[in-house]
Amino acid sequence: MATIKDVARAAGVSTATVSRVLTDKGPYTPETQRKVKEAIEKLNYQPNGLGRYLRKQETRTVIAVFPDITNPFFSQIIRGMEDEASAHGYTVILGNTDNRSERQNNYLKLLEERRADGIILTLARSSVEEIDSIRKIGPVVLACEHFKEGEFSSVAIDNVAAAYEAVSHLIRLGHTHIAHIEGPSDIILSRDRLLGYRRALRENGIKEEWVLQGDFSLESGRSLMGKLLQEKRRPTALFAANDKMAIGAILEAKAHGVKVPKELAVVGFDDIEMAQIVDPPLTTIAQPKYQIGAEAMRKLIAMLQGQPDPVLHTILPYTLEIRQSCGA
Amino acid sequence: MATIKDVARAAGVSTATVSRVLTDKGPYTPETQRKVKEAIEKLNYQPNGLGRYLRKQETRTVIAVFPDITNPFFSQIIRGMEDEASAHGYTVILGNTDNRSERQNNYLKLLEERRADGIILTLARSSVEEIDSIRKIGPVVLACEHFKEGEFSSVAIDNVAAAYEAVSHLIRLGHTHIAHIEGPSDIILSRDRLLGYRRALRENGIKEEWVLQGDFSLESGRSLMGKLLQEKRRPTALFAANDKMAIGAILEAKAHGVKVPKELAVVGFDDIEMAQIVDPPLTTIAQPKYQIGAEAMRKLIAMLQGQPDPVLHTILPYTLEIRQSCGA
DNA sequence: CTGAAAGCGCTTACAG
DNA sequence: CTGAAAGCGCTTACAG
Repeated sequence: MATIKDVARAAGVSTATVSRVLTDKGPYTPETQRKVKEAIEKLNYQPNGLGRYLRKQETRTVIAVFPDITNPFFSQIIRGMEDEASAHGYTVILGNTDNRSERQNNYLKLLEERRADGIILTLARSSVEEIDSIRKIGPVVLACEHFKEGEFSSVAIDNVAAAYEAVSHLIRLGHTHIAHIEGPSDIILSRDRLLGYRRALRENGIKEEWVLQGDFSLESGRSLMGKLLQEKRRPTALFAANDKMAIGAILEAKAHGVKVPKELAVVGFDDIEMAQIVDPPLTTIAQPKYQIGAEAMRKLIAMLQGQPDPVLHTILPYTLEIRQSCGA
Repeated sequence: MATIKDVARAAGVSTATVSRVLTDKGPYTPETQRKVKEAIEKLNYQPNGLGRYLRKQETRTVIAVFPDITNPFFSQIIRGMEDEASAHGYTVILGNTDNRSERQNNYLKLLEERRADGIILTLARSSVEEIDSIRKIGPVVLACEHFKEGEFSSVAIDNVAAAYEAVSHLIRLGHTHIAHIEGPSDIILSRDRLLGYRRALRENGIKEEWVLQGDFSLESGRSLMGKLLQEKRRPTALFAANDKMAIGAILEAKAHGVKVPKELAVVGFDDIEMAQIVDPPLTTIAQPKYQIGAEAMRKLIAMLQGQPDPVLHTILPYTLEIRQSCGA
């Protein structure tokens, strides 16, 4: 690999001059520019980022970490992040933790090592103490959930209110036996959605009878529905903390001859593509995914540029998408 | 942020000694180690990766680039890559190109800047010249498709043979009017799957009547099926270059009252999760996804360590998953 | 407009 | 076992 020294030698100038041409600032004559560009061309030179960023003390790169990056729910979120980042000259690198905290730590380490300027976490799988220690590592923004117990910048819908609305929809349709399949309880938004479910039941004088814990996978929705079907008393409605588990539940119910929505009404959360494909199409909470991603990135970049957003928790609107999984 | 100098000062030693303790090699007394570790602890010191890797001339980081990272098809591939990488002490950062070549170039630039040691491309969207010039940038492995026109290391199934088998399955079931929805033709595996389709038709004396081009999205499968349904002559079977398009086609056909598989048999490619959820469940080609990812990473790391795999194109086995979308 | 020099934060031969 | 020094590849005040 050619270095800046090689280019300087080939162009007959100093490395300082090459650098000026390279960074396109500092004065130089057209003739100097020509010579340097020629040398760069000839040597097929590409500046070494490690040297450059070590000197500049910034990388113009940010990391976005996901628990399961291939969940199509994140598709538009990533798009929003990338569009916003590239508009400001930042590159996004993506991290996938597979729901494993050591993997999350791997990416946090990249930030600690200063190989990126900031980080966005979607669904921090962390205790209050852990999440607070993350803040000390560097600039962080939380996406898809709010962490209210600290000075933690975040962008998300109001998960409590959205869950409340989803369950209220079932109650309005006449249901009084409503089960909930929650997400892993070390994830903030799981707890928030459970909270919204409970609030809706309580305000309507409905007893909480079934709360089962899944892991957001289709398979867990399937097997937990299997369990519910074996009970003597069965729910007439189900609110699942995400679409995949809702869809798993529908498939399992149908496999057991239970009619959806006639014998079991189902509401999901996220509005992934599959929600429209399952039969019957799933009623669910839709989030402004693209905007969540873009907004989280905007907030992070604002922090990096020393002008942090005065709004700590950015709350975006959600909508209830009514399809056929709850009946008319 | 504390630097190695701060630690050296606090511990009353030289930076060289701190570095020795840090990298856990070079000799030092237990007492020295203790002092240094204490200082590191006290200052909450974390070595700067830019400095370290600039000096060491390697980053132990590799980039894996995907055209659409949230396509669930890539889920297991990523897992395979990450497991293999972390077994060798490498960190994987993921890139998403959204099918845009400038985005692909962004990630290639990270390699050029030496901020990563190597790169894996899945579905290179490149002409022969472009893809060859990529090789000059640094160590590259191609995953999910083979590029036969150059010295390009790759890991994939035999896409031609797999497509041939998928179409042969339809022919064995008695179909002679078989349409194909192909992928974007600048993607190698699209061309390979088209090739397999054509070979199967030719060897069975069947005329090629409908080849439409999609973009791998559900939506494109839907709209192209819509077009097919408006033709005077209609196919009795369809081979789509991926599952998403196959599923889109099924949904559209059903929406027009066409019975699947009775009036239209459909075969897809990839065996994504959705393939089992659509009604009827989709017959499709399954690839050893995890193994593709792990094998591609193994090959890349072997290159980085100066012991390149003597096998240029690693060909892995596929299977035809027979479900209900083609009838009995 | 240009170059020599310093320095970003590390690691590692070289001496002692 | 330890430190002083060189150097990885850049950029940028400082002089001229």
